Parts: sequence; structure tokens; C-alpha cells
Amino acid sequence: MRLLAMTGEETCLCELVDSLLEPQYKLSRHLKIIRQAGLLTAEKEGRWVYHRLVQEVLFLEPLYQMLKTLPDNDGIFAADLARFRERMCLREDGRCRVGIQNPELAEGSV
Amino acid sequence: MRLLAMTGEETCLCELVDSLLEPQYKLSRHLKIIRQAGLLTAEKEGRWVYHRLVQEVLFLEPLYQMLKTLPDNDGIFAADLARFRERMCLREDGRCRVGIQNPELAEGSV
DNA sequence: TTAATAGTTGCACTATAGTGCAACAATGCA
DNA sequence: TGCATTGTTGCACTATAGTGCAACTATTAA
Repeated sequence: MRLLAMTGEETCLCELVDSLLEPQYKLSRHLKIIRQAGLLTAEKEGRWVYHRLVQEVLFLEPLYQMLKTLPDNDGIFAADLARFRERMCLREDGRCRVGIQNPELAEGSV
Repeated sequence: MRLLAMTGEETCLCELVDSLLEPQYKLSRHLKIIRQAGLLTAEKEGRWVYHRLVQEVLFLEPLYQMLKTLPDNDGIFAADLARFRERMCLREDGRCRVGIQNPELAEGSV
């Protein structure tokens, strides 16, 4: 797994689910690990939790720089990014207002 | 495990064994993984094999930059580095001429 | 050509990391 | 207040990565 939200945005979990096409609990745990490592901040806002990468740590800057430079030979990241951009269009006033859109990954999908 | 030879030097395995205090086969395999990932070149020279980090790949530069910036809170890296400097003093004409010095890690140690 | 030295690797084993289900807390809307 | 929604987590399980021994190759020096 890799953190793909190198766009500098802050996102909530459901937006990542729709972008990366991974189940909610998987990404939730992934984010938790990154948060405990001190690379991510979580800010609760109503039902949504906004995650953002920490910028103030010295050695993280070259790390982010590397992630931006990384090649994307198979185009997977490009596809994730495209879905992410599309998903961000659903925001209202810059805030997420809808849950998981992908029916196969949504909560009550049986 | 972490690659610690960020000093820009090229080193042979026995020098790393004496610096990192890890058994030869462990480091040999570790180097193999890094080599297969394309981050390391191996150059055989007599009985010795000199390993050097690849510099020509675009996204590796910020990675090395990050490794140099990484904090060393417990001082382990500093200790490794000190042993490495000491070990490099045993070279003759810039080439390694002796095997593993640490008796507990040497070949015929029983 | 034999012995010692520098390094590699197959195999079995152990430890750690990732997965999926289901139950859970917390918030907001009807 | 009750229920749907967003997100989290305990548990058992599976997959992957790391470890140690010992046998192996390749090279040099006697």
C-alpha cells in the first residue's frame, strides 16, 4: 500500500475509498498507522474525518519530493488520481457531503 | 534494517559486517534485495565485492536526501558510523585488504 | 593443488504485517 | 428518540518478510 494523496489536499476516508477502490476498514487502518508514525493529522468535522499530511517535519520534505518524482509505469497511480479528482468535484463549499459512492464498497452492499 | 552507508563510499561486505555488527549472510542478503531493487551496484574485485549506491536515478536523489536528514535519536547510527570510519582506516591504497575483524562475527568463530 | 578467505544461497523456521468479518462508537437527520 | 451514516477496532486467519544453519562458489596465497 502507498499513500497516494500527495496532491496536498486534505481528504476524508470515503473520498479515499472511492479513489483507491479499497474497502473502508483497510484504508482506515492504513491511515492509522501513518498517523501513529507522525506523518498524518486527523481532524474530525461532524461525521467526517479530514486527513492531511504533516508538513512541519524536516526529513519529510525530501520524502514527499521523492513520492512526487516516483515513476508510474503501470498507470495505477494515474487512474487513482483521476478518480480522486472526479470525486473531489462532489464537494460542496470545499467540504465532503456524500459517503462512499462506489456501490461495491459502500456500507450496506450485499 | 536500514542502509547506513549514506556516506557516499563504496564498501565491501566485511567492512559493513564490522560496522553494523550483523552477520555476513544477513548483510549479503540485504544488499542483494537492494541490488535487485536497482539501488545498488556490485563490482567484484578479486575476493572482494564493492557495493555502491546508484546515483543516476531521478527519484533516488530526494530519497538519499531524506536519509541524510533523518534524526538519530538513539545514537545507533552514530555508533555504526564511528565503527565504519575506524574500519576504513584499515584500507591500503583505498582498497580493503583484510576480512572481518570482529572475532564473534568472523567465519571460523566457534 | 591444497587450504584459507570473501561472499552467496537453499532450506526450514519464526516473526511480523496485511486481510476480512463483524461488532462497535459517534454524529446528524427525520 | 430512533435510525442511517461515517469511521474505527478486536479477533482469527493468511501471507510475506526476516533469521540461522550449513553447504556452496570463487578467488588468492602457500
